[in-house]
Amino acid sequence: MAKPPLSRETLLPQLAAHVLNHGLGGASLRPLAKAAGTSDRMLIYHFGNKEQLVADLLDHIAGIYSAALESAIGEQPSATRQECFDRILAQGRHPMMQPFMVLWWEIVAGAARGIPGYREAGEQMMAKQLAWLEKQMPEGDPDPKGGARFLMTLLEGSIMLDTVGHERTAEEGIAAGHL
Amino acid sequence: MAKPPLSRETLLPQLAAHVLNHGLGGASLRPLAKAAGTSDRMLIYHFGNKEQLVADLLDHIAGIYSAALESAIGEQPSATRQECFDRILAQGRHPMMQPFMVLWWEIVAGAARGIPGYREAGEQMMAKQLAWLEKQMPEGDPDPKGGARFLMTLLEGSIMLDTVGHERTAEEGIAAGHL
DNA sequence: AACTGAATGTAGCGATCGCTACAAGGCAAA
DNA sequence: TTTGCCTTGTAGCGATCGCTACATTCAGTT
Repeated sequence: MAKPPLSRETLLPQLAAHVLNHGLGGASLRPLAKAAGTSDRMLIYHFGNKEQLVADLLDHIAGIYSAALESAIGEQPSATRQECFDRILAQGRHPMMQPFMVLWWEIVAGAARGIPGYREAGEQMMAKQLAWLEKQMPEGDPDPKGGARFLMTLLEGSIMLDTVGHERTAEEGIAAGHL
Repeated sequence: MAKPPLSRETLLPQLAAHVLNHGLGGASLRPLAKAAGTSDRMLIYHFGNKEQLVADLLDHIAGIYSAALESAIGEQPSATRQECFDRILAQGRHPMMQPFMVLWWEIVAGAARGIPGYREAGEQMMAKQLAWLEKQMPEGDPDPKGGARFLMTLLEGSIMLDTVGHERTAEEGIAAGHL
């Protein structure tokens, strides 16, 4: 077993995997290093300090997210906005997505508190999601660009309400608001 | 200057004030104690452990939030859903509200990660906000109950998008989605 | 072979974390 | 006065935090 080279690039995927499973805020150097098969000493060596490591990591995760969206494109198109909304919300609620969601709210919370790198990562991920959503809009939609933004706002609100136990609230709101 | 008695009840307001200004996740016992004019030793004595302290604190903050909403009721009513939405969003965007927002996203993130007490506090605060929003709905609204849930979903989505730098996205979405 | 600089291991720094052991003070009941 | 409980101060525990000093190994150049 040849020892693989260690660098930012080889480290980041393993660090990202650990963060997706164990959270971002509570991640400290030693567990991160262990997950990546190295030492805290080397993480600092390669990234300079923890703040830079987190910033690079968030950027990398945003890239992963983009790639995941790219590969998830081209399903059968939705016929209506309602159907489009329902499908994407169901996908977001899937247990498989939970690690992403946990991380996502950490990013939002970090952005709100002004932690360096968080807002940029969140902005980037939302921009990517928005672009993806535009392509998912129904074929003959009269205003795909505005509609995508409208659906996105509703989707994110719904997911947040889910997170604090208000699934019903969002559902009843959508039912009442003729999409 | 008589020394005020120390108990959960007298401590909680001061702890809440500190948390609103310095965040919840990063709050450790010693700074909290200092802000409340006591010692970490006494915080543990009164609350048992930190987890219980945070749970009690979140409950208390939810109460503060409820009271703030109660007292903010009875402004001039909105004529349309759009006006209602605009007014509340503008209020949420006010710099004065930022400490609440920072804390709010911490609560959501904590709820997503399953930290004890976070989800309950978030649920309670959202329930209160929803009840408040129902009373803020326009006078002759055909479906105030469903409409409030719909507006709330949009509002929360908008505020989240704001937080990661997508103010325009939410605004354009609302403009496109004839309320 | 000698030199050089990047990569890595070992060990530990000072700070902070949540929490506890222990003793002393305050006060009301006996 | 004595007893006993509630409250509080002092001190410190073991663990973990981000980070660094120092020495060593290793690859490539000359």
